[in-house]
Amino acid sequence: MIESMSIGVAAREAGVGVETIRFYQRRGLIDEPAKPFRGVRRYPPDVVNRIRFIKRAQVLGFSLDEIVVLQRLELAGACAETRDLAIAKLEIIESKISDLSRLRDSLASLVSRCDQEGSDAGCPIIESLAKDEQTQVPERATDPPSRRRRPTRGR
Amino acid sequence: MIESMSIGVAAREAGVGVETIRFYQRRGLIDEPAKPFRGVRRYPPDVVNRIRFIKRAQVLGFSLDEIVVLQRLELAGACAETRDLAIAKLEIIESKISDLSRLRDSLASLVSRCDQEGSDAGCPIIESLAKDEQTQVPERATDPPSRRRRPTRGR
DNA sequence: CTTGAGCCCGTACCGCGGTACGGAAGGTAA
DNA sequence: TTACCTTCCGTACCGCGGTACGGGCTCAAG
Repeated sequence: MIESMSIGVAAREAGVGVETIRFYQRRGLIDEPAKPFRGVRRYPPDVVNRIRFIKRAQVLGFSLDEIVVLQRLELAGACAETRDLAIAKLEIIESKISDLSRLRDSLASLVSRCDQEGSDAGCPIIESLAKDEQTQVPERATDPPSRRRRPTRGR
Repeated sequence: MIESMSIGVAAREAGVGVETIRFYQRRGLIDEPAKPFRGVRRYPPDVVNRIRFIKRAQVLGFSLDEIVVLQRLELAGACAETRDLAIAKLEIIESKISDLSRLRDSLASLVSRCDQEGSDAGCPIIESLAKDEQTQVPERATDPPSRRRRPTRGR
């Protein structure tokens, strides 16, 4: 039976790089085994499951910081809080989808204006960028904490 | 009539920071006026339109590098190429939307399993992260050039 | 015992789109 | 003239999720 493995074997098993494991340790996502007084660190087989947990959570859209929280919730068996976190993430994803849908519509309408242009003046796309038309996208309100444009410059 | 302005005035007019203008100059998005032998640089009023062009293109999802291309296409009056660029961007946006939609569905189904759990074992969300279930998201195939996982480590 | 693969550790770097800072030179109003 | 504000310029830093590197140490096979 496998009792412990080196970092390289653990990385191979989990499908990540050695550097990634060390990075996760620094970030507090994985426990770093104590280093024996002479020799190299040995990892329990469970570290592979820990890494897979992280990777699956990432696929669902969670950041590394959020995954630390998820791990604490797992230990605590806190299902309600986990569900809250998932719902918050769901809302962010939904607002991203609607931002992108607006973008798609704006861009698609520019392209179609390009297709049916009446052999008149210049390119509709470039003109809408150069002039201030009505076709503007409603400006996304979410996601980046929106500290855009002059956050009081002056120490 | 306004013949030229300082960088600070130009920034204020365009709604960006002075540093942003200098950054755009370094990136080749804006021409840097020659510096007089004694004195500070003066900007033509058109620089404000250039910045607004950049900002509008960003809102449509173009990166700064792509905006440089857009500017060249504007000069060349190359409508067909501009349209191609817009269509490429449109496709990227659409694939992002479908990635995120799959994410939303996975997450929503986990949350709803959470809601109707039959008072049995642990949290469905955490279990699906800990074990390898079928609920996995199909793994996005686009966007990041996907150089994930071991790009031949070895110089 | 020697060789070479693998580990340890700190630090720097990637892309992206800027922001922040520090010191010196220039500009402007009282 | 004095004070204060801009500008100039280079460089460093932000978040995010890692990747890369260099020099030294350890370990296992031959």
